[in-house]
Amino acid sequence: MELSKTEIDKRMRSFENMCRKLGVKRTHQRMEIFREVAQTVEHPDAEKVYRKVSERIPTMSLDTVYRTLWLLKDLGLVTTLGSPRERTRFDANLDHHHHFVCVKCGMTRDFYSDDFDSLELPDTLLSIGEAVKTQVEVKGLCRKCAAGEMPGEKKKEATL
Amino acid sequence: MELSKTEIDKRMRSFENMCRKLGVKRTHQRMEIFREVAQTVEHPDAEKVYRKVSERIPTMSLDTVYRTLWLLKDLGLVTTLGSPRERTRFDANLDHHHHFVCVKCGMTRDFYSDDFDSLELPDTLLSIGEAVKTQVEVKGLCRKCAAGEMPGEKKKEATL
DNA sequence: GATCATATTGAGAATAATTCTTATTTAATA
DNA sequence: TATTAAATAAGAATTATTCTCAATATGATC
Repeated sequence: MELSKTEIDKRMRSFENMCRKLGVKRTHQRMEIFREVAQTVEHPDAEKVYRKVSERIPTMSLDTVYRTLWLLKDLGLVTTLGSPRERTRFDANLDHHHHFVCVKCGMTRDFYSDDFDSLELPDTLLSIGEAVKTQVEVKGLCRKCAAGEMPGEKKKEATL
Repeated sequence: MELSKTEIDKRMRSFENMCRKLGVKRTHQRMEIFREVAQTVEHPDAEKVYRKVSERIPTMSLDTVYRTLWLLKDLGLVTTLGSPRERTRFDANLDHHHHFVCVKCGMTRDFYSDDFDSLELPDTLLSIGEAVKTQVEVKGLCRKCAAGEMPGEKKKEATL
């Protein structure tokens, strides 16, 4: 949404290179599905990607969207997020970041924090396991919901 | 699992008080379902709670487990966690804490960190929304998985 | 302690997200 | 351009969770 063309292009090239390197076919469907995730900051779910891409490729099937998105995840080009009972959401931002999630409408946005990134993990974790990735999730109310408006999608119950 | 009897008792009393206060019936089923979640650090899912409680109450239905767990959540006595495509997991630890999740077997444990708790949120968040709760999720490998053993449950694909 | 009104339960059917199956099509390569 | 393995579309299948409704149990009252 507020992504620069250069960033989107960079992501598209990264995808094409990865396909060539691994012998994965660059089909029309895959390109458009990846583009859809790569060009937004909204962390869309498969259904949403399907609706958008269907406008351009009317024969698109939802299953292909799912298979492609999981493929992209295997390739390391997207990550997944979301809670149980929700649709899986996809994120093409590969920089280390954190998430803000609105407990009312589900809006999710990335944010960055050097402070969070540089924190040491507590020693108690050593007895539990080896950390690989640390991510902060901030739950709260997005500006629209806080202002009392009722944005498009809503959730059955807030997951705080 | 490594929970003190006093802590478990405290949780049970908290549950009973909440029921009285809100006019919620304290049925045999509810008591045992809550006890099951309250006495473990494992964050079980509904299915697991169902299996354990069924040993004591063989006529228990899975639906009652679900309904009770969501009720407990409404009462503020448990929180939920987990990822999409997974069963919802339940947590009776009401102290502010963070989670370690094993990406291989799904093992989840609470941990505490004053450092994390005292961190300021970045200003960029102000334009996104109002924070209510901040929780850190550390993904990695639990000791067993890191050691190459293959614990009971495993996941289809690691969610990093 | 018995009675009553209502909340709760159990069983099985219903939903929703996601995945599988299979016949058909297509990208990459010879 | 022909070949072939990989990818797609469509619809059936799966899995976690929820709904429906008749039967039962709780808590309040007598």
